[in-house]
Amino acid sequence: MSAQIAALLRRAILTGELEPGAQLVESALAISLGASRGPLREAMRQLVDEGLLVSVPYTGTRVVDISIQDINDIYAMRTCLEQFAFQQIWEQRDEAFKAELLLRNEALKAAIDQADDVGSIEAELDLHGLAYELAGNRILLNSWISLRGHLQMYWASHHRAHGMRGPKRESHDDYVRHALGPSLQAMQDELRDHMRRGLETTKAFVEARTQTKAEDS
Amino acid sequence: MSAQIAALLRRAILTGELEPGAQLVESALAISLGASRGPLREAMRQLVDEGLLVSVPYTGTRVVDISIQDINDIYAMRTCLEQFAFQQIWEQRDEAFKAELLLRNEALKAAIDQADDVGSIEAELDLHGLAYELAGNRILLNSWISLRGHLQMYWASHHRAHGMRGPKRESHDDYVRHALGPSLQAMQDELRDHMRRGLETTKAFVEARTQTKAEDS
DNA sequence: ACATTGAAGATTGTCAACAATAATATATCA
DNA sequence: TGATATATTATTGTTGACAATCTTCAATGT
Repeated sequence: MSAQIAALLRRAILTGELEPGAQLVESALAISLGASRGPLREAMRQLVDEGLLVSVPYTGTRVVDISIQDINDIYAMRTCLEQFAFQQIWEQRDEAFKAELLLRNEALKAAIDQADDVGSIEAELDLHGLAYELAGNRILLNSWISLRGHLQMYWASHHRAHGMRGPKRESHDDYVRHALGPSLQAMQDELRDHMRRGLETTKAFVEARTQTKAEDS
Repeated sequence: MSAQIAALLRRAILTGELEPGAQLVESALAISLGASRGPLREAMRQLVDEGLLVSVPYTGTRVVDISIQDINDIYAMRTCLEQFAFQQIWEQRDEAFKAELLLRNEALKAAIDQADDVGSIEAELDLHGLAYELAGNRILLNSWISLRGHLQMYWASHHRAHGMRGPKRESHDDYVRHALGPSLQAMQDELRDHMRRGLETTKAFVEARTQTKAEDS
């Protein structure tokens, strides 16, 4: 039960259905989910530990509001960890890996073509996830899952609330090309640039938004 | 309450007082701690999410038993993350950093001189922790805290149960020397070698132990 | 002797009521 | 009118009892 609730809430948070800053009241939620407060509390505690919720004693628990500083940190970690992942898998890339990578890039393009923004975000993260999955390091994979969750939440909420656009159709062609190419160093460089571009895009949107907001008031 | 319980249990696990594989029965623990099962469950769930306990539904929750594969993964991640941390702080190393690093190395030697094995383990991890703390990346720091916990538990339990020796007195002199030196590349190389040596030492002990165990039976 | 079934015990999962705390609104006084 | 003390309300924290599930062990039949 508590695992199902956790999954349900996690999905609601990650898709932006529950917006950052929204408070989750135990009694109300428990009733609407048809469960008791016990399992619900357990699920919420788990999401707190995953960094998706933040709880202050006797006051309430809310969906975290990720700061631009956090986004900076996340991108720095992504660069580091994804470079590491490719370093680990580089020699063992086989036909199955190449096929899967191309498949996920096609899935990303398909989601974009359907104007499915939440799906595009998921597809992009799935594409990046392949390297982590194949590295065979459980701890590395867990770190990625955590980073992935925060990015997904951030993007989804900004998309929903402020019209942030999803990824572009060709955005990962270079990524895939280098990932299939012969030079690990070239891939490392591409990763560094790819992340830099991604970070700049996100930052630019946030800054433009805060400026608009300032003009409104 | 639940936070205090979590801290208590965490300490017991990390010092090896609760050995890997030991089962934690809720009803018994709750009584011995003078609390109810509710807060205890919450604390245990948190430790599960930290990777210190593992829980199987309707059956029980135990202290995790880390495999040699996990140790491999942890050392690979350590190398990657600590190289990243030094990369981040390299330009901003100041007198305070140098003083603190030397201080922690002295603390390590003091603990070794007093034959305080659990303290030596903590001191070694504290020494390594400085770079993570100064990098100013919360996500990086959280990753380190998690890795640190697993290492501490592994070493402490092996020390307690099987007489594994703590770190040597001069083991981190090179580490400190390069960390204070002029060349980032030299520090990166030292980190790689340092981790390689640490991993080999740990592996050698574990293998010798399993061999002894096999001869016994 | 061996496998299979069933019952007993131990352990976790769930629930609803109660207690403790923090936030808010209200009344009182300077 | 403004500030302060107080009462109210909303929300989380805690507890003990009960239900669901797994494990173990014994009984039974082949």
